[in-house]
Amino acid sequence: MINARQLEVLSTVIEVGTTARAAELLNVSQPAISNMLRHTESITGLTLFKRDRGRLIPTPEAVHIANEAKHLFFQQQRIRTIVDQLREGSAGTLHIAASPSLGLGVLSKAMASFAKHRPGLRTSLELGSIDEITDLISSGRAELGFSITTSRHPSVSATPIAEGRFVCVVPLDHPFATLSKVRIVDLNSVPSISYSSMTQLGQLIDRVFSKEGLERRYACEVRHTATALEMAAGGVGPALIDNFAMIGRDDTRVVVKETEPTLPIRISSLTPKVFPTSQLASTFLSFFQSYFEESETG
Amino acid sequence: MINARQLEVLSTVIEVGTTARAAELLNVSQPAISNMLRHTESITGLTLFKRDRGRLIPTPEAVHIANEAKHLFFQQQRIRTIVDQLREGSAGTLHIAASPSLGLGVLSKAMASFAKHRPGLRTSLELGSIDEITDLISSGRAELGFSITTSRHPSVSATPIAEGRFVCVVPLDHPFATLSKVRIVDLNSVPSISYSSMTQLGQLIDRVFSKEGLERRYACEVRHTATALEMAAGGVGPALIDNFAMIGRDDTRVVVKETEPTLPIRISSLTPKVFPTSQLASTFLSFFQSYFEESETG
DNA sequence: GCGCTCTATAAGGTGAAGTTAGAGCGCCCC
DNA sequence: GGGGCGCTCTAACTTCACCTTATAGAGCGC
Repeated sequence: MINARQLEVLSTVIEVGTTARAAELLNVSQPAISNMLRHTESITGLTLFKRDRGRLIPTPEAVHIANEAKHLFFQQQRIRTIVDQLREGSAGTLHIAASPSLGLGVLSKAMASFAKHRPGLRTSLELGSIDEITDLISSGRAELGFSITTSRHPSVSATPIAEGRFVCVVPLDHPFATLSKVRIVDLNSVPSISYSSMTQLGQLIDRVFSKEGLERRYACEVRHTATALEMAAGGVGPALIDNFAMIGRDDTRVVVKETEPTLPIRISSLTPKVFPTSQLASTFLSFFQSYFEESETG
Repeated sequence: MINARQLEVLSTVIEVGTTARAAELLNVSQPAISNMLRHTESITGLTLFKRDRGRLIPTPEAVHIANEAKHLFFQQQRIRTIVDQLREGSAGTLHIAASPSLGLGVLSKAMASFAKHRPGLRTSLELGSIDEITDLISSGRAELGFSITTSRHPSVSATPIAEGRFVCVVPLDHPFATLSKVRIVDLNSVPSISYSSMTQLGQLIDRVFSKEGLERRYACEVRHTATALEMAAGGVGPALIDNFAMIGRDDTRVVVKETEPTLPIRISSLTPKVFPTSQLASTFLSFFQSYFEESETG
């Protein structure tokens, strides 16, 4: 069973012609080369060199083997560069799942920026509801998730990475467009866009209304804040969306208003409990956090 | 610098799930696997496994590396089969040069028979004059030559491998066809096919004539005995050719007569002095010799 | 709590691969 | 023809990657 080192020595000797020069190239002593060649001949059962007046002349067999060995060396080199790239995060595939409001805005920008300095890195971004995200992560199809709502799935762990708040987006020609702040309960007085009380976002807003003894009303029900933004931009009416949805997008079709009261929301990262997270994912997570902070302040 | 053994252990553990089963498969002890994994992690600088409640769960990086390693294993296996094939002569390329009389008959048959049991073996047969054969061998383009004349080139060594003789081939309707033997000097009395006095064959025949004080005459001059046979078969006249040219061919267009006197010729193998001959060539050489003997007797 | 399965650690053995030192051979050149 | 040069080979010793056995300890099912 010939091994890689033996092939390396064999090829080098054939290439440079003498054991002495091969030894120099491989940074070992000349006898090391000489012994290795003899040993290789004995285990392969082949005559690899003809000893002619103190010189080594490779046989056709040796040349043939050395030629074939090139493919092996290529694969060896390939593995090494892959290991190096994996260490510095410029190889591998980063599977991320996120809610549309993040994925369409700041997250996709962050991913693009992250990938820019990492040639060879493959990324995948799947958008979906919190249930879909949870499913992707718990099954191992995504290794990192981001959402403004959290999951209670036993094999997914969620950790808050940033604080945000609801903002109200208002079509340009809407009466609310001149207000400095929008009172949340006032949304009942105009046709607005909102979320089902079955969703976490809906429940969050519900609480403001119920505190005032009111019941929330809305003209248009959507599932994601990203959709809400689109509807608002289309002129349907005002909508409450997470401020993350606006980061990295300068949407001139709507005006953004702070709300009264302020409704804080949390962006969480989601990771699988059973599957280990890759170095790459961990690196991206911290990259995203600082990217996020910069985006907010800037 | 990760090595092949480390990749083998890594891949096996990922494949079978536990160090214990991997150890069993690789025929080593369990701690050997455990230590190897740790060592691999330390030299690559990557976390390859998540230790979770006493179990090992591979990270995406580890899986990625293991996948890439498959290509390396494939090349490794390839080299090993090539070495095995080279040892038993069923790989490599056998470059042979020969004179046409041998190459068109017994040699090509021998080569076919030799290659039959050696899948993967490539052969090449170049026909030419002794000068062309010599050139091919001394330059390394052929590693084995066969000829009925010998070369004096300093970097080509010739060793006789078989004895033969001239025979006279006669067209079926020729007057000589009824003789039991053909006297060589009688060839002067009919239009015959022969070789230039510049060639070794021509000089060999010349000697018979000059011993009788005669000068050889012929109607048709050819270079190779194979050509002479074709001309004779075409009805031009009788020709002296080496008996090797007839081995393995049952030519019904001519009759073969022994000559008076008998003119022995030698078939020699030619090998390069500077380039080593491959095991393959040596194997073929002895194969050819026994094949040859069998052909002669049979 | 017991037995089973798994991983990790400790301490020691072995052989492949490397070292230095030196001999021997062929070639070239004065 | 003798000395320098470049090459290969042998011998004896060192080193370390990889292996061993023995053992500990954690998690899990009954």
